[in-house]
Amino acid sequence: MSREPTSQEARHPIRVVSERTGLSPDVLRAWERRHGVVAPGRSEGGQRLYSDVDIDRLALLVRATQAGRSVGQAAALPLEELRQLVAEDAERGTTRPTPATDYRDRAFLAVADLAPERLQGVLRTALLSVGASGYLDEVVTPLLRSIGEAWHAGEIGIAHEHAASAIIRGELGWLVEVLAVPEGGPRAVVACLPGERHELGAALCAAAAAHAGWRVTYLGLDVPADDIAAAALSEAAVVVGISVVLPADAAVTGRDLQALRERLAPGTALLVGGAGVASMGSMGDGITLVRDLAHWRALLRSHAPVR
Amino acid sequence: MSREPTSQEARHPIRVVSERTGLSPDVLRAWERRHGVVAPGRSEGGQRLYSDVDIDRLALLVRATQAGRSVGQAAALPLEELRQLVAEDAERGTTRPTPATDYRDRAFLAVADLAPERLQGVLRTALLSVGASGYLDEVVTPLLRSIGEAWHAGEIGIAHEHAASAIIRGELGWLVEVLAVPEGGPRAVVACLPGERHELGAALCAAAAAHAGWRVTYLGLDVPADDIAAAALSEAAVVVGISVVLPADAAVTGRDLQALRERLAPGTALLVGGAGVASMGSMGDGITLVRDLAHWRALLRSHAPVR
DNA sequence: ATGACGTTGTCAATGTCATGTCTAGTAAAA
DNA sequence: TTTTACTAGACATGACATTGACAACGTCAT
Repeated sequence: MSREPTSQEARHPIRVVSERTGLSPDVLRAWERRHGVVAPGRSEGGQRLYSDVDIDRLALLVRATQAGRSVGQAAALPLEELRQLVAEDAERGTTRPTPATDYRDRAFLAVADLAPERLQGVLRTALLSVGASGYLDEVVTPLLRSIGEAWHAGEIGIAHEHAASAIIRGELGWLVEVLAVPEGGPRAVVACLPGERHELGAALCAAAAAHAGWRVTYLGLDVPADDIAAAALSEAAVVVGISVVLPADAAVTGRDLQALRERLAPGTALLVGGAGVASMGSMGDGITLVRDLAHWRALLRSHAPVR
Repeated sequence: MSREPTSQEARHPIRVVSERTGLSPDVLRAWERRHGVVAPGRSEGGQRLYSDVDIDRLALLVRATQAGRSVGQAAALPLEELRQLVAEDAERGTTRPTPATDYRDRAFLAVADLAPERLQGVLRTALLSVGASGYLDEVVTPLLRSIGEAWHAGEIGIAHEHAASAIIRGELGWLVEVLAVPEGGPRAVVACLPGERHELGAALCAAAAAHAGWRVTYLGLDVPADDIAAAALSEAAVVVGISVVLPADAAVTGRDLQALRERLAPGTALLVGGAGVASMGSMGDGITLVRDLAHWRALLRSHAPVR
């Protein structure tokens, strides 16, 4: 029995307890009133004074509620049983994988908040949690759609859209780079023609191809047909992918595609996809239309040389 | 007949059961309604309260359905027959080739062929295909075990083992780095004490912690207790993880652990794991033994500060 | 092959209960 | 005086229970 303040002694005001447990003072009082969770002492003026044991118990209750239990149920337990219950929940609780929709929502919030580094963190965690295919199909693709819709609806500004695009383009490029292993694999060239103002579709396709085991040369925006053809030739590409989403002039892009087709080797497949192709009517011979990402993957599979 | 909470006692709300079994609350209620799968008690308010036995039974039913059985068929069985049925199915179910096992086999072949760059490629593709948790649990961990066994059996030489270790260590370190997002998160320090000859367990833990959202300071092999304590202090670490697999001298390592415990702040948890801890007998106070990677994750979760 | 049928997971509508938050008025502390 | 904390109550929200329905799927007899 020393004069040291022991853990049983009541001396913390409600403000401190609130900060230490993360519970608002209102909740602390409500829990006490409704379930008698703790019985803090009182000062002469009638203010609550919590002991360390009280705080310990409250922290355990917070964990119990986070594990899915109701306060009312957990509050009835004595301290030791509560401690055991929380330990059990922590250990036996199935760490269910976070669904891709969660990441998509969090990523969109980061875009809306104009928080690029948070967006990057969310995207990277998403990639490493759900894997590349889920990442591309269920996170990045719907995120791009959401951003587009929110911009049209005026919910986010052009600055948000540009900042997000920069991050997403960087992440997709990084993914292509990371997947670039020295092992052999069929080669693909992915690019956009001059006049195109939307790069992310192409970056998405490049990433999908890289994940499918292709060695991808990603050229990005604004590449003249001649240069694409030259790259395809020097890389001995099996497939050339072109993304047409927002062409400045559909007719010009159409002629560019024809020119590209003529300059490519006959054995090289020319795949064209994106929202912009619908408005361009039918393509010429030797040009395959890509409907969506799944179609792109299927076409890649069918063009890959048998191993 | 103690007052201990027995496994028969009904005390788990539906939310917890859902977390543990992976079944949605809807399915839990539907199974109960249609087949009387379990008969949970009720709280005063009428909410379901499941016992541990109930959860056991539900978990078995999940496995039975995953093995192709229908719920209705399996639900009619008493607990013991059900357990036997699941065991038989698990026995006969010839390890379906999941993608993870495929990557593990290819990675092991790369090790046996002494092809480090191929190993790196396989590991990286595996990571991006199955996600970080599957990668750590179902690719890297069994791969390490296979390498150890093959080396003991003389199937591969020490050169193979060293080359593989270098690559794997690099990949795990890279994973920690990639997951290091600027967002706030609890901090952990992971290291090995002097005399330790096996680094990969620690690297694995570091990667798992990073994936769980921790900011990890990975110190690697051969760090004196003083320096670990200093790092923990300067980083304000909540958790310090030490891996003991192949200590040169178990007694020395034991003393180092005691010294480390004394130098750490009281609020900092010291978690020690690895194959080598079993040979060291019981630890002192304030040192928690980690059984395996799942346990490590559970302990991290329970030490994370409340949000 | 094809349609009827049972099974199964999911969802919607509705009511009840548990819980977090807010308001008002008062008292104590800074 | 200004801020913080207290009590008592109202309110909104979310989780859970119940009932009923629907679509997808496999099975089985025609």
